[in-house]
Amino acid sequence: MTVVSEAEGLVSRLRDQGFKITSPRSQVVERVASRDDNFTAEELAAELAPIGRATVYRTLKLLLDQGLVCRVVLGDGSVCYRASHKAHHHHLVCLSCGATEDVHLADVEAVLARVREATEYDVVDHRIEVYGLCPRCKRRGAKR
Amino acid sequence: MTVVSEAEGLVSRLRDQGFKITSPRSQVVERVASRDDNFTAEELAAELAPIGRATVYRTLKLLLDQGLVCRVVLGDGSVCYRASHKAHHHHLVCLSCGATEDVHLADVEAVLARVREATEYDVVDHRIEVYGLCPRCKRRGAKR
DNA sequence: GTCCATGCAAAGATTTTGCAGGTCC
DNA sequence: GGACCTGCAAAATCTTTGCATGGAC
Repeated sequence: MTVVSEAEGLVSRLRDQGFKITSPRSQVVERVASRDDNFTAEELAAELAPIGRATVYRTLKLLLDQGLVCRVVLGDGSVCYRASHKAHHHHLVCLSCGATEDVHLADVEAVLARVREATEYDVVDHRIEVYGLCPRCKRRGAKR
Repeated sequence: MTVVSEAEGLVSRLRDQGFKITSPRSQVVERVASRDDNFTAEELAAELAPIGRATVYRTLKLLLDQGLVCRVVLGDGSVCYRASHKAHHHHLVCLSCGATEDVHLADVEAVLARVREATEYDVVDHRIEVYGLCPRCKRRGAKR
């Protein structure tokens, strides 16, 4: 089994799409891939300080369009980003510390099938965020 | 059967919570209740023009905290608001025109039960947005 | 060499905050 | 009358854009 770093894979996909691989771009990808938690555009820009804010925002949008990162809606309704490891997945979000993790949900198709039956909509996609307390916060006795 | 306007109901609930009912506040509530589509804070502020922006934002946040309005995440990830007609519900969002409607989803509990089984999280809430084309856009042959 | 990407700084968009004055109860 | 609310304007965020320069291919 060949082990390819997450970042390398993302870079290849960008190259395949005809995007140029510049140093700032690689650094953004590297950083995004190395974080397995969620982050805001501003945080990312701060961490990659020498790189211009605009470049970070532009690259983030590029990755989003390519489906290489996804947005997460936190419990308070604010939005942040996260590397997208799978084609389609959902998020489990901790209401206390804001940690997120990907989760696979079984039986979602059954729910969507009901929507198709009950409405006139042509259903093509969906987003599900499940909120709760992560094991650590639960143990700490955190509330919300 | 007594018919009580939507707005009256919301105002009562605010009063019951000990909030003062001022003229600007009623106007915001009135406006929110009268729209059955989604809107942004900025749109609302513009429509209620003589009322200060800050007041609109503050009132909106108040209504959100009280669960009288809810946030909707559109297909492009942007967030807007909508009167919350039911205690708990989900949204059906049109990818083409951005219209939204409330939808009841059956069997969601089964999906959540699986999450509880499969993770260590203490699951307490969830958000589901279903994306598609509304009947009108579908008929128009709109794509996305 | 060509075209795309970058960086900067400025503009734009959105939301929050301090404070003086006004209003509800 | 007291506490809360409002409006204004300024500030704080967050994000996008124009343009000249630089780098990938």
